[in-house]
Amino acid sequence: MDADDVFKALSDPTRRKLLDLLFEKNGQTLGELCSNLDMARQSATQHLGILEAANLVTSVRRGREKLHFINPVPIHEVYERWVRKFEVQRLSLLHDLKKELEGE
Amino acid sequence: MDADDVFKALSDPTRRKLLDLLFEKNGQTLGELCSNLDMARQSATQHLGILEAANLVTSVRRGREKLHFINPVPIHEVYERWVRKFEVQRLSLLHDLKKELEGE
DNA sequence: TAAATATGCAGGCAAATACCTGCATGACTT
DNA sequence: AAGTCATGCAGGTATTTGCCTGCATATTTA
Repeated sequence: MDADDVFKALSDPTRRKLLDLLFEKNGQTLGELCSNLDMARQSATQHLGILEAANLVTSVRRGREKLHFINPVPIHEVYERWVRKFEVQRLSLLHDLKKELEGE
Repeated sequence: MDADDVFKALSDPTRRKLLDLLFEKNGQTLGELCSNLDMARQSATQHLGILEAANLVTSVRRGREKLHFINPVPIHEVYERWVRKFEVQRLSLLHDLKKELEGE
């Protein structure tokens, strides 16, 4: 897992929208996804390429179509490495901050 | 919460390292944090500025020093909005993918 | 086989990013 | 007050990003 690629992929609203669209209906084609975006097909292709490079989406060709599926594994790994530990310590981190803001 | 700012902030290895450093010892000064990075102080300042803009870090001035604290709230919100739903559906999303790769 | 459909590939451009150097300010110390 | 230490601010540059247009290829349909 490359955290850089995953976070960069998630840092763009178009790409998050693509994930939401696939979450609603997994396995959509490029054209299907494009019809929900307000940009040229080629731009959407680039976004999907970035999602694929980050392994957040896997695509399969079927005839002249390209189907896209969410791969939940990298999100899980990001959660394990970068989110969970802050969640676990959440209250004590907030406590540090609060104490300092109160003037110790 | 602005997901763009949070994910962009997390998409740089230097900034993730800063969060790790603060996780080890909360409330460090700029100079203290810099001594663990391999770049000019001014560059580190910019990274900390981005973390602050994303609300992942809050700073407090004390005399001539600036102390930095982790704010766990945005990470929690990102988890709730962008991670948890994929976690919950994780196995069924993987199932979609596996089925397609097997040729349906 | 010709036309229509779905996608791929190349290149171009404006804006954002990540680094830097140089200088300024504000706060402790002696 | 003078010197030192911690940080702030301005600007410059190479690279990356996100969008586009134009053309090429591959697959289905008529």
